[in-house]
Amino acid sequence: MARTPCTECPLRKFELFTPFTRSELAFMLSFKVGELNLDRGATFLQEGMPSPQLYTFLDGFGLRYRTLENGERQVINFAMPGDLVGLQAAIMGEMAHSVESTTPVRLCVFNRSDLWRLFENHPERAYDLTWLSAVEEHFLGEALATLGRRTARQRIAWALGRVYMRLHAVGLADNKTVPMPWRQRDLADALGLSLVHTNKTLQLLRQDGVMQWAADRLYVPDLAELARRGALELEPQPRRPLI
Amino acid sequence: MARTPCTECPLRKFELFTPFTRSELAFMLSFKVGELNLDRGATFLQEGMPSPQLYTFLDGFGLRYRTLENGERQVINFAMPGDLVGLQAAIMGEMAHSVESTTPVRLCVFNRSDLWRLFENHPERAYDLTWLSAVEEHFLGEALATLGRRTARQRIAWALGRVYMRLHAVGLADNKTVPMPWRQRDLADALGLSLVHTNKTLQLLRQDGVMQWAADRLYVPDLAELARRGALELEPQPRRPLI
DNA sequence: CGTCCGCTTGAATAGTTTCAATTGAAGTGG
DNA sequence: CCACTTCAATTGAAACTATTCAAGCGGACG
Repeated sequence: MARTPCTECPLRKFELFTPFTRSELAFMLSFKVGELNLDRGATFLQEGMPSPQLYTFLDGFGLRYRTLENGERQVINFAMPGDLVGLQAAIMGEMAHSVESTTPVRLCVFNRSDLWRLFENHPERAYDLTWLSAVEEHFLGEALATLGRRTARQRIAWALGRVYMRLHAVGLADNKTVPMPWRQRDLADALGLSLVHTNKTLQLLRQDGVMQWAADRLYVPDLAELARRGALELEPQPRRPLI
Repeated sequence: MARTPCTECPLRKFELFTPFTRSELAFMLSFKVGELNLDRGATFLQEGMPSPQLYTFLDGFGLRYRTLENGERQVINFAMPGDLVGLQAAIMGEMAHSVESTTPVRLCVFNRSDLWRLFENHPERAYDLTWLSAVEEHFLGEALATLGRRTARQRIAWALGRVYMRLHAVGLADNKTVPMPWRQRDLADALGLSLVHTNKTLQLLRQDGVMQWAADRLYVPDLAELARRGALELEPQPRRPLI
C-alpha cells in the first residue's frame, strides 16, 4: 500500500475539523492511498453497492441521499470538508445511501482493506471510528425529531443553522458568511418539504432578517437567533471523553 | 470486575439475534457485571446524561426517545430483546436520547469502563460494536426517508413491518403473531403523526385485512403485503462481511 | 363505585402539497 | 452576436392531508 504524505493539503487547515485532531489526521493520512478529483454531479458512492474505498472530503461539497422507490429523494446529510464517507459500506458491506458531489471536490482515498489493520493495531483509531459513527447517529436522531415534530419554519432554520455551525467549525465561515452550494431542492429533500413550500418559507426567514442565501453563500447575522428558531442548541459539539 | 456467566438466560434463545452470534454473545457475557430488573415505565438512560453502564435487553421491551423543548416526544426506535443501548453515552460521553421500559424488563449490564479493554484486546469485538453503530445508522436513514417522504399509511405499514421483522428475527414470532407492547401514542410519536390520525390510519389497515393489533399482540397474515404497503424490503438484514 | 388510561369518533382548521405558469441568469450553437 | 435551451428561483390558486379540539366509551384497578 502506498503511503502518500498529504503535503498538498496542509494540516493546519484541519485543525478544527470534527472529528480529527491534528495528530489523528496525520495518522489517518498515512493510510491514504490517493486523491480523487471529481466535477460536480459525480456519484462516487452508490446505494446498495459495496465500495472498496473510503473517502474524506478535502475540498468541495456533496450530498448524501437515499433514492425512494417512486424516484423521490431523501437527503440524509450535507457533506463538507472533513467529512468521512463510505464507512457504512466498509463495515456493513454495502452503502445504505448514495454520495454525490455538488461542487468540484477533492477526496482523500483510503482502502477498505486497511480498516482491519487499523482495528488490530491501532485501537485508539478504531475507537475514533466508532465515535464517528456515534456522532452520526446523534445527528440522525436530531434530524428525525426535526422532520417528525417541527414546522417548516423550524426545519429550515434548523438545517441552515446546522450547516452554518458545521462550516464555522471547519473554519469556512468568513464575516458571518459560509459557502452554501446546494439548491433549494436539496434543502427540501433533506427536510421532507415540497420545493414550493421551502421557497416560500425561506422568504419568510429572509424577510425577518434572520439570514440571506444567494449565489451559493449563506449570511447569518445572528446565529443565536437562527438557532432559537430552529430549536438548535448552540453548545459546542460534544468532545470525545477520555476513556 | 465480576464475570458472571449468564446461566439463567440460555444462549440458545439468542441464536438468531442481530447482531450477536452465539460465540460472540458468550464473549460479551464475560463482560457482564450484573442483571437489572425493572418494572414498566422506568427510564434507565436519560438524554444529556452520561452513563457508566451499557445494557442489553434480555427480556422485555422498551422505547428510545428524544424530548423536545415543547415537551413533545420523538420516538427514535422500539427496543426489544437483544438490543444494546447506551453505547452512545459510552462512546460520546452522554446520551442523545432517553431509554425507558414499556414492559417489565430484564437487562444485562456492562461497565462502560470495560469498553476500552475491549478495543485494546479484542479487535473483532470492537469491530462488532462499530458494525452495530453502522446498522443503527442504516436504520435511522430509512426512518428519515419514511418521515420525510411517505404518507401516514406507508409510515404505519413500514413501522409495523419493521417491528414484525425484527421480532421474527429474534424468534418471538408465533403463528404470524408478535408481541406489540406499545401504545398508539408511541407509534404516533415514532412516525411524526398525531394520535388521532394514527388511530384512523390503523383502522384502514385493519379493514384491509393487512394486520390486526390488539391486546399487545400484532397479527400479520401476509408480511409481503404489509411490506409492500410500507415500501419495506424483505431482504434479510445485511450480514457482516468478512474483512 | 369512581378514576385513570387507552382507544375511538366527528367536525373544524391549518399547514403543506400539487398544479401551472413566469422570470432571470447562464450556457450553447449557428 | 443573437436565438434557443436549461436550470433555479419565484408566484398564485386549488386541493388535500393531517392536526387540533372536543367528547365519549370501555376496561382495569384501587
